[in-house]
Amino acid sequence: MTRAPASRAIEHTPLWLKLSSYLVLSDEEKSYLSDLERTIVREPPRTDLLQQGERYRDVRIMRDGWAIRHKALPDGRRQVVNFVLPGDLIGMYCTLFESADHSVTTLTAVEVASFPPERIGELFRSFPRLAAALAWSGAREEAIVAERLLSLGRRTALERTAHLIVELLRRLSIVNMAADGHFVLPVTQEILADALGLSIVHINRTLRRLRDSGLIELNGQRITVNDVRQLASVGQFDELYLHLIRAPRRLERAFSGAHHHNGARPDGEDRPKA
Amino acid sequence: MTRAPASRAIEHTPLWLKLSSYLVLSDEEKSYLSDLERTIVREPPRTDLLQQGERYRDVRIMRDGWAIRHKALPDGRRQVVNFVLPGDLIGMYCTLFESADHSVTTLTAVEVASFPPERIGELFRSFPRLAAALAWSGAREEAIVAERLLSLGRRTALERTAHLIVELLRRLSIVNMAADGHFVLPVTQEILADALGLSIVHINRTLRRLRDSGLIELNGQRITVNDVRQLASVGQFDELYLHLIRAPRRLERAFSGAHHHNGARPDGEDRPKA
DNA sequence: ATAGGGCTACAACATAGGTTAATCGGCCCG
DNA sequence: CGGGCCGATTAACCTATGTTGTAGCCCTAT
Repeated sequence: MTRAPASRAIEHTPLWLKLSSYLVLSDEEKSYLSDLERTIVREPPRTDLLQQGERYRDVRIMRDGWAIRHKALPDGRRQVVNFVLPGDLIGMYCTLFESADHSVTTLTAVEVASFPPERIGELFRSFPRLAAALAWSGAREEAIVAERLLSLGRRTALERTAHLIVELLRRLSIVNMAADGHFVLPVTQEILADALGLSIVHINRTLRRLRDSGLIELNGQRITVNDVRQLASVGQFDELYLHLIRAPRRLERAFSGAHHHNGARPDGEDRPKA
Repeated sequence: MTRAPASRAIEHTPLWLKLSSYLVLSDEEKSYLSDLERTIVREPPRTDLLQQGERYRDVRIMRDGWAIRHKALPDGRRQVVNFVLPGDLIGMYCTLFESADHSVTTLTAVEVASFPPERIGELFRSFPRLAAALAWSGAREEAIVAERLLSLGRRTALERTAHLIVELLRRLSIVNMAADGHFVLPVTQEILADALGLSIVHINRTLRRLRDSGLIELNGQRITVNDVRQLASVGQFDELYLHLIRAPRRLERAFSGAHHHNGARPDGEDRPKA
C-alpha cells in the first residue's frame, strides 16, 4: 500500500524536491514542470511500465511508489539495474532511442505522470535550464548505476548488501520517505538477489548475517538500520556518487540571466561565435 | 602508439561521426561543435584526465586514443566502468556535480579537445538540438554501463568476456577503428579483469578458452574475431543496447518545428543512415 | 650483455557463492 | 476447514572463480 497523495502543489512533487536540491527554478520553469506532470496515471503492483524491446511510448515521471528497472537475458537470468523512486524519470532520454533496452516494472501501486515524447523537443528549445537539470538528473542516475557496477564487480556479498541498504536510505530521505533509519522496502528477496547479482539463497544468508550482527532489523517489509555509520563502513559507502551537493557556482552563473520561454531569444550575453 | 590525426575537418571528427548516426546536424551546429573542439591537447599513456574526488575542470572530448573510466574502493580494489573511445565525452554532465566520482586514465597517447564548463550553459541555451544529441550520447553511455552491469551480475566469465569483445568491435566500427573483425586492444589483462569483475588469472584462463575454441586470435594487442556471430552468441550479445539505430521520426519532428534564433535549419531532413 | 620491471602463462589449492531440496508460515480461496 | 501457492529459511553439497606461487618472455636502462 502506498501513500495516497492527492493533487498537490508542484512544490511538493518529488521531482521538484530533487531538482531544487540542485538549482533554483524560476516560476516559469516551475509551472512548465507542473504542466508536464498534469496527466496522472495510477498503476497496480507488478505492472510493466515499459518492456524491453518495445518501441517507446510516453515519458513517465514517478510520483509515488516503487518500481525496478531491469534487463533480462534470453534464458531468463535477470539483473535489476536500479530502483525507481519518486522523483525519478522513466524513459526520458530513451525516447530518443528506437526501442527500450530494459523493462520497468512496478513493485507497489504507483502514481506516475505521463507526457508525450514530443515535449522533450519543446523542453530543450524553450527551457534550457530545465533541460540541463534533467540531464543532471540523468547523469546522477548513471552515477548510481556505475556505483552498483563497482559493487557487483568488486564488493563481496555482505558489502554489496550493506551498500545498497545505505544507498536506499539516503535516496529515500531526499524525498521524505525515510526517517530515523527505517523505511519500507517493498521487495522480495528474489528482487534483492537480482539487484545484487546474487542467488536468493545467498541473499538470505547475507541478510541473516546483517541481522545477527545487529546492524539491521527486518519486520516484514519494514527495515530498520540501527547504526548507519557502521553499516556504511561495512559497505564501504561513500555518498559522493549520489551527488547530493549543489553544483558549483560557475554553472549557476553560466545559466543565470537567460531564462527564456517559448521562442524568446537568449539575451545577448555570451553568444557563441561559430 | 595511436594514429596521428592532424587537424581534420569537423566532418571527420569521431564525435561528429557518432552524432550524425543519430541526427542530421545543420551547418551552424556543425560549426559550433567544431568550435568546441578547437582547443586540443595531447596526453601520453597512463595520464589521469580526471581523478576521483577532484573538483571538475574542463569538459573533454576524446578525439583519438583510448582511456578508461574507473572507480576505486579505499582498499585498492578497482572497477573499470567503461572504455572511453574516440567520440566519447569526458565529464560532460559531471561538470554539473561538485566533484568527480570516478577517474579517467589514458591507455594510449590521446588527443582530446577541451572546453570550459561554462560553455555547457551556452550550448543548452543556444543549440537545443545539439544539447539533446549530447544528452542522447550520455544516455547511450548509460545504456552501456547498464549492460555491463547485467554482465557482471548474471553472465559467466566466458560470456562476459565474449560480450565485451563484441561490444568493442561494434563501437570501434562506428568510428572506423575496426575492420574485418580485428582491432587493437591497448589493454593489459589486469585492466580487462577490472572491467569484467574477474581476477587476472581467471581472465587469462578465459581468454585461453576463447583462443582454444578458435573464436578469437591474439597477437600482442591485436585481436582478431574469427566468427563474430558465434562469439556474439556465446556472450548473448544483443546490440539493441548500443542504440545504433536512428531515433524515431516523431522526435525529428519535435525538433524541426520552432527553430531558435541562430538555431538549426532542418535542411533536407532525414537522410536515412542507420 | 645483464639486470630488472611489467606482463603473460599455468599449476595447485582455497573459498565465496551457487544449486538443490526440504520445511515452514502466511494468505487466499473454495 | 483444507488445499495450494508464494516467499523465507536452512542444510548439504558443488563449482566457478579467487589466491598464491613460479616461470618465461620481452622490453628498456645501465
